[in-house]
Amino acid sequence: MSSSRATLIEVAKLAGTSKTSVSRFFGPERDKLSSVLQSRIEQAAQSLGYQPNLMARGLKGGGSRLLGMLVADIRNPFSVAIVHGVELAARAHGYSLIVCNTDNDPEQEQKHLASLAAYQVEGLIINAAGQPEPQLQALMKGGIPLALLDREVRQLDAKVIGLDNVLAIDMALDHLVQQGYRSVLYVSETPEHASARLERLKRFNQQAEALGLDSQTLVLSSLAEHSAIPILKAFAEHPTTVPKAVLCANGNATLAMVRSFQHLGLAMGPLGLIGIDELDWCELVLPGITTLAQPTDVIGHAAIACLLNQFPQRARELPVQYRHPPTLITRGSTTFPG
Amino acid sequence: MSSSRATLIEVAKLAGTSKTSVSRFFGPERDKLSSVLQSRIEQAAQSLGYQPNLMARGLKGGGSRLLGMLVADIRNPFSVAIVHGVELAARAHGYSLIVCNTDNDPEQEQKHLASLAAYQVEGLIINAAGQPEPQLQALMKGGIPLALLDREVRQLDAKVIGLDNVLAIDMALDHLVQQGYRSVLYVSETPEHASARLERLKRFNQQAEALGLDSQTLVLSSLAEHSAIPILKAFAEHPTTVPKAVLCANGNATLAMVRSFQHLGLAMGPLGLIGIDELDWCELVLPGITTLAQPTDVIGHAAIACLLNQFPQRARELPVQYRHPPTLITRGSTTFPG
DNA sequence: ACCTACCTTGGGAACGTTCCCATTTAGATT
DNA sequence: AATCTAAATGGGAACGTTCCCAAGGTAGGT
Repeated sequence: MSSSRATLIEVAKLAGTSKTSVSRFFGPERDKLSSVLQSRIEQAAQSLGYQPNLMARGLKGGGSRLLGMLVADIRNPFSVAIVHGVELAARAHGYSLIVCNTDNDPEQEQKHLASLAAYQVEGLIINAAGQPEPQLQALMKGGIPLALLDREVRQLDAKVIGLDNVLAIDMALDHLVQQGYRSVLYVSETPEHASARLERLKRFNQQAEALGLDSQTLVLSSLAEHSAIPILKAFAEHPTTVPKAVLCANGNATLAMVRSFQHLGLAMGPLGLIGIDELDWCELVLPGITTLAQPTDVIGHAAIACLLNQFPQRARELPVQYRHPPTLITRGSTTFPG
Repeated sequence: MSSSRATLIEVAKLAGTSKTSVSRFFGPERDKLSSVLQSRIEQAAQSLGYQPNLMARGLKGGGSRLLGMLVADIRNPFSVAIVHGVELAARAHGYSLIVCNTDNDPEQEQKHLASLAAYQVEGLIINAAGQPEPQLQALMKGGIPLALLDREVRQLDAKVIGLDNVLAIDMALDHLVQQGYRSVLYVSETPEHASARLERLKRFNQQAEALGLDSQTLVLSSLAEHSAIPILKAFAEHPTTVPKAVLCANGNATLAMVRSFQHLGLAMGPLGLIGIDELDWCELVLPGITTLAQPTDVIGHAAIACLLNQFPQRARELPVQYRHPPTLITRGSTTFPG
């Protein structure tokens, strides 16, 4: 017995059959074998502790059973939740996932894309950091299914899966209006490289006007984190008779705003606060932060389904929903006193 | 020009040389080639957009350049921070990382381990959920380097990398004592399957006694989340003259305790609170939660170094530190008024 | 009894790479 | 000038699998 892993041929020899039959046993053609042979192979494989070598399988057109995923920021809890959903779904369909984190760096993104291609992934789920259109175009031409997560890539004909941004903004504004707020400050990270941010911002401007709200926007720059504080201060102190609220476009914006609220000693509620993305701590920061939670598992599942539908051999289409509705979680931060 | 990916042979043909030379160009023997040939190959590869097929390479003993990582709970922000650190280090050494999440389920763990083996990973970083000793034993015998993260596996002769648990508990208790607290409730998730939890608990009992503290422990069960509340209540209301504090063994325990504090209307500070693991929101929950931050990037780096040192061909040893000291971040939750 | 058809099984090539070894060429030493 | 050594290059086998096609066997229909 060698210390190294057993191969197909060794199993075949032990079972007194050919490598082809053993190969069939581990593939989708198992039932073409007689039950006698099946059990002989099963026993031999068991006793050798045989495990198919997926590298070899990947080489000879059998498919690598690998999916690649590119995440812009793995330290964002929301991204992690999505990764978790995608992994669950991938596993359920017999695929493994290579997760690569780009830290929002287009250069890293290029490198990761190259190495994922080198691993012959059968599909790619991409939460783009930059606009890697040329590489993705090439991969698509090579027949690799793609699904974009949350952010579209210009000029690229691939589906985008994510939150229903229009609905999310509408729900947030409806809730604020219903709670009595009439003036809203919209806070977002820089929208340039993320289409979801752009969609939300655009809809905010549009809908705030339609509802006749007093509106203002604040774009956070990661470079000058503290530049947000004077703007929030000005917004909070601006003399007006109507109740005011802050709407945060994602979890990071919410985090930055809560820090700013505390820095300025502002109370949540009197000055409203609502954020897209539900995070662990939103219920802990008193009086609790109202959020719109994204259905992360569902989104992950949809991304995999979208990929699977693009496989040529697949017979029936799995249903895929591209835009997903959030869930409103109401807490104290959007209760105007009195 | 085919739509499929270019191969070594096509590059060789275009460059007017042999596949061996092209192979050398992309391997570690590049400088054995004359500079003329090198530039010819470089140009040919460029123009065909050639990318080595890592599956084929992995097959013929060239190494898959893949590392596998098993994470017990990917939704724990601390785990993610470690993954991030490991990924950074892996990438820096030219390896890619397959991250598998076991959701603390030993059965999932077995499956993932099998599939990582099938992908011919060259090394494994394992944050164990159960005690997968037999499989790991087999992998080690097969020559696959292992590094354990945070949790040891019984009977397995592999290095464990993680926090210096003894030091962490000592630092926490020293800080509490220094702040005037004399009675401590230690809160941990169930320590059965995680050696780090066990080490911390053991050291707590030992050191609390050495320091002459009034001590008590509370083991959280994920099944009965609310069972913690009456115990905390009893601890808080127990009549005594000395200041009391709660020490949380990890981020999850801290989260549960903060929820319980709020549920019971307890103020942090008068009843002290300190936790191991630094999280985004610890500064946001007023008056701020004192924590011991783990050096996650450093730990990730150490894990990779540990792996690399086990590769047979490697000449010099990289220095590896197995136990890492935390950093104390002092906030209001451990300030006793007056 | 024979042909046809199907079901089961096995042999061989191919996938794209790396590695071993053989060959060529050039430079150095006697 | 002849030989030796080292460097540069190429040819072929091997890695473990899947897929194509062929071969043998068993039935069913004529």
